Amino acid sequence: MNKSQKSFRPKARVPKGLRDMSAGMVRAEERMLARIREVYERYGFDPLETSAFEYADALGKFLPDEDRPNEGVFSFQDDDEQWLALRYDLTAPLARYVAENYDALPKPFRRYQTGPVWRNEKPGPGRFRQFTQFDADTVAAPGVAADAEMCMMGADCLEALGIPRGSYRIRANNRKVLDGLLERIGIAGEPGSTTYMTVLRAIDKYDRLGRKGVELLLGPGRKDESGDFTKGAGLSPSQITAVVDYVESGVGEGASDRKLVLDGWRNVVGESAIGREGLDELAEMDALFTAAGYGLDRIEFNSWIVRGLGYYTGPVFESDLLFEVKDEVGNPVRFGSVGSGGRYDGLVERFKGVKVPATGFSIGVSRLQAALELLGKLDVEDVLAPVVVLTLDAANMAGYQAMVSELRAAGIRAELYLGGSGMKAQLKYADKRGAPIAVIEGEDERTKGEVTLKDLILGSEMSKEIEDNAAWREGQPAQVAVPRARLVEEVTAMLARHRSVRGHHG
RNA sequence: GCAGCCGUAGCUCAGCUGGUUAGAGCGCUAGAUUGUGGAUCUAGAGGUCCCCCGUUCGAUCCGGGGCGGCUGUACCA
Repeated sequence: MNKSQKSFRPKARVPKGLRDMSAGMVRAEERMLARIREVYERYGFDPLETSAFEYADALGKFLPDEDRPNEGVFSFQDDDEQWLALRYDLTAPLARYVAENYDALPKPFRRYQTGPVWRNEKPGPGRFRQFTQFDADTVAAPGVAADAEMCMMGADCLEALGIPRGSYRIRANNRKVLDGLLERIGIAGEPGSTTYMTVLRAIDKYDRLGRKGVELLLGPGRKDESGDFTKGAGLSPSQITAVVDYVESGVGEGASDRKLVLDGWRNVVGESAIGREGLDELAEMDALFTAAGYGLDRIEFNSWIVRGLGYYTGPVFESDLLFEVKDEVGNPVRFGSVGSGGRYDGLVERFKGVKVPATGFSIGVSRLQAALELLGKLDVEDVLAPVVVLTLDAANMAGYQAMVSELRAAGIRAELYLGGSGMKAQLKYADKRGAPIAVIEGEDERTKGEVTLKDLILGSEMSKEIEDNAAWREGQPAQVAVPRARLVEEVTAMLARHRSVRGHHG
């Protein structure tokens, strides 16, 4: 036997940035998805599902390049040599779907979609290489009423998820205001140019780096605490001042009213036509928010919300949690926004050649879940574990099977102990499982036509007061012998008692 | 991608200024305590000391390279 063959063992490990989800996490996520879905449905969106991967050219300009074939997206070649890529969001597949089925769809077309997406990026807290998003989009809707709806629906979703009003904020802005500002202060470069994007991204970091950091990024560049240097946009001092003044006009005291913020921005955009247009759109959105009763405690206009992505063309928005999140060790964790969106009028155009205005909102379910988990606000474990029927006597498996079947037929979660260990281990198993009741039928019970029901929840309460082992065992805490024929009724009664003690359920 | 710190049991870590069989606590598996989850006691399993190369009589420890993790930063279409 070859030595290397003999000693080879694959290392059991989950790939970085991916994770396994235990029962509690799966249930928590499903609950979140159900609540979001309910809101989306109420707003009149219909479900759509598209596949997990697409032809790479349909997803965007991101064909694998030679140096780093998997940069950003995970991609691979089909047997006909065509490049496929795992979807990195749900918007690009939507654009493909709309373009492919354009004539058959009602317009506007409103759909929601959830599912995993994949990005080949460096993972971090609340940042994974596979994560779940939940999107709603309205396609072929030119007016900003569609954008305003997204903002309001985003607020509704967060509240439906149990985040209290005041603990989150939907922050909106308009790319056109930014365009107006840059036009006024004479920054050369079309939207999408390097300088334009560098300025945008610098503004985007105001939240994190403050005025000083943004000034450096707009000017010569910034060195971070690890000594790494980030190249700046190279603006002149007066340009920098203009940009930073604008950014600070939308925060703090000045942001006390959406209308006041817009008034302040009139000077920012000056005579710029595109800037004026942006402000008019925001004013229209404000009117809609106000009419629908969405005040500043839910939606605000915010100058440093610009979104780093190139494809947004109008209103942009994101949702942020306002409370501080700390990790297990107590260090503050910086989560990005838990939802974001905006208007992308050019995405379908890539396929159709005609402009199809669209806007959408995407909730980062995985990130939100990670944040709520660290906050201890993720309600896990309200699913009752099964009743466990112990199998003490291999010759009587049929009898045990009959009990489990009766319990299941009565709608009670129940399982046979299927391991190979003795009674003590079986109870330990039931305990670890969180089982409310263990059903015990040994020889003694069988001859008497009884079963013993052990109330594991009550027993665990009692054990806190018993130190002595003899007393603990002799007392046979919280168990009762009942006639075998009354198994289902007695178990049902015991479960009902648990429910009333626990007080909540439903 | 760039920079800093870090890699010893499932987890949290100790240890060795380079020397035979690498340890603890918790966890896990079992035994004792009448056929009973907690507690207590006993035993057992579990390690290529991240990997490779070099220095050395000898490397978990020293040097180089790699890989992985964390943090910051960048990127996030």
